[in-house]
Amino acid sequence: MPSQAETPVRGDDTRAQLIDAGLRLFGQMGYQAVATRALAQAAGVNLAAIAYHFGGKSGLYEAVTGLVVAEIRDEILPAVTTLSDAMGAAGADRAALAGVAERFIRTQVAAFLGNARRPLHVAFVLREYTAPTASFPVLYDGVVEPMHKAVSALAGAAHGLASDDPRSILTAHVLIGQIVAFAIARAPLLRRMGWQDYTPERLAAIADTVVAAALAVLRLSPGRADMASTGACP
Amino acid sequence: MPSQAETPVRGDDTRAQLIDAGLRLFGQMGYQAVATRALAQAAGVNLAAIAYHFGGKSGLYEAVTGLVVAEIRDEILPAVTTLSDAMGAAGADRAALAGVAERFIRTQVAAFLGNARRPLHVAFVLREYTAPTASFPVLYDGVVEPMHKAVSALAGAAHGLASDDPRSILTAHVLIGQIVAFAIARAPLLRRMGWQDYTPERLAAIADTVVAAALAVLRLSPGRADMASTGACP
DNA sequence: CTGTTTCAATCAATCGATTGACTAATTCGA
DNA sequence: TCGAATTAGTCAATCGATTGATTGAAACAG
Repeated sequence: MPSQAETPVRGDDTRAQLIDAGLRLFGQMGYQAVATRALAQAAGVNLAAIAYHFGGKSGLYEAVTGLVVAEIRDEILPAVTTLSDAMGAAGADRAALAGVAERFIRTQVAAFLGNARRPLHVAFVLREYTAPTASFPVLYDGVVEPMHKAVSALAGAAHGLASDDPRSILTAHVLIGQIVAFAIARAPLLRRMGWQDYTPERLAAIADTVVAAALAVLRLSPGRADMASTGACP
Repeated sequence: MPSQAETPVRGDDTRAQLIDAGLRLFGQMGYQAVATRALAQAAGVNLAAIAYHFGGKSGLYEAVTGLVVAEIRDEILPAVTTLSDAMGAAGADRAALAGVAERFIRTQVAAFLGNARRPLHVAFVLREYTAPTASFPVLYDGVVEPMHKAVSALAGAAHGLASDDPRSILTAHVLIGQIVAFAIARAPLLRRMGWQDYTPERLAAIADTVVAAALAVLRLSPGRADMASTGACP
């Protein structure tokens, strides 16, 4: 049982249930395709609770946006801070930088694919990419840009460029895309591999592949040889 | 004016207008969020034409799926066939393979980002990834798997693995993700770069970045040194 | 004439939002 | 301490508007 400052206000559970249902339904179906009745039923609350707690459907959507930003901030961005610190400590030591990069990539792969809740976040953010709403700036400023800037700094350090060099930013986009591809294109990959679901072993294989690819893009040598590379490096 | 085999059957224009409107609206809003009245208005045709030509909203959606498959088959898969042929010609020559890979990646980047119509296809397919419908197998069998298998063969050849080796498939997923990331995460990248839109110069910069990244992942040396790499390759 | 298209109208179903009644917890003055 | 008043929250019911679908008559073109 939680010990600190627990004030179970009565409506909090209803709010949380609605926001969670909103994350699932909005992310999968899109804003307009989700009926308020479906939200209420999925949350196990009464229809009127939406208007009461959030002022309406759009207010609930904004609340879901806030949850996505908060959860990603708590579970993704700490690793980003760690990356910045570790990069400073590594300095010009490329072997150390390789270790820093590998740990970061592996952490991010685990965070993006190992957490059962992350696909919901990814789907929600993806909707805002293809059909931006008023929530897009909130998501971008809250989570996308901090992440992107940190990876840009990594790419810049590895390639000997400034972190705001356009080439660093584009390389960061490539690196992030490599990871997110496994969260976005999950359905076709499962079919392609003949898998039913991601398992720890399969996630480890994905992580190995992504780490090897990221280090290659960054032109950093892996610490231990766990890649299946037979390609020559002249 | 087109010259060849033009048989402007009367209903064809209405059908085409509806399918095109469906591609735009379904891709941006999702199936359930699009009203038949919105489809008819966007297509500039009467509401009753949907039932007349497609039997209903779902029939129109299937027709849109067919259009997506057909257009991608015509504009993306030819390069896939070319890749297979060129790989056979390159054989074990890694320098030749590098040239083949670079040409393929550059072609795909141009095809995915240089065509104004492609974002519509990407958005539509993306919807089927996160919320699959009966159209998902059509898209997967028609365009996703052929593309994926070709890139898997490329990854396998570069890494000395079988094309159906899980590591080849996962690496192919990484390579495709590198390209598609610029089509999917277009909005945040534009904001990150301070761009308003993709221009030919910017697309060239993206292509250079993706080609460099892909060749690095494949452990192939670029034919000419146009990369910004300062990283050592021991 | 035949196939295509528009148009207005209508159907049952569902949409988001609102209402007033009801319950339960909290607050307050004496 | 007690009981009334207040507040927060939930509930079923209902509102007007819109949904996808369908119809039949009229207009259109080949």
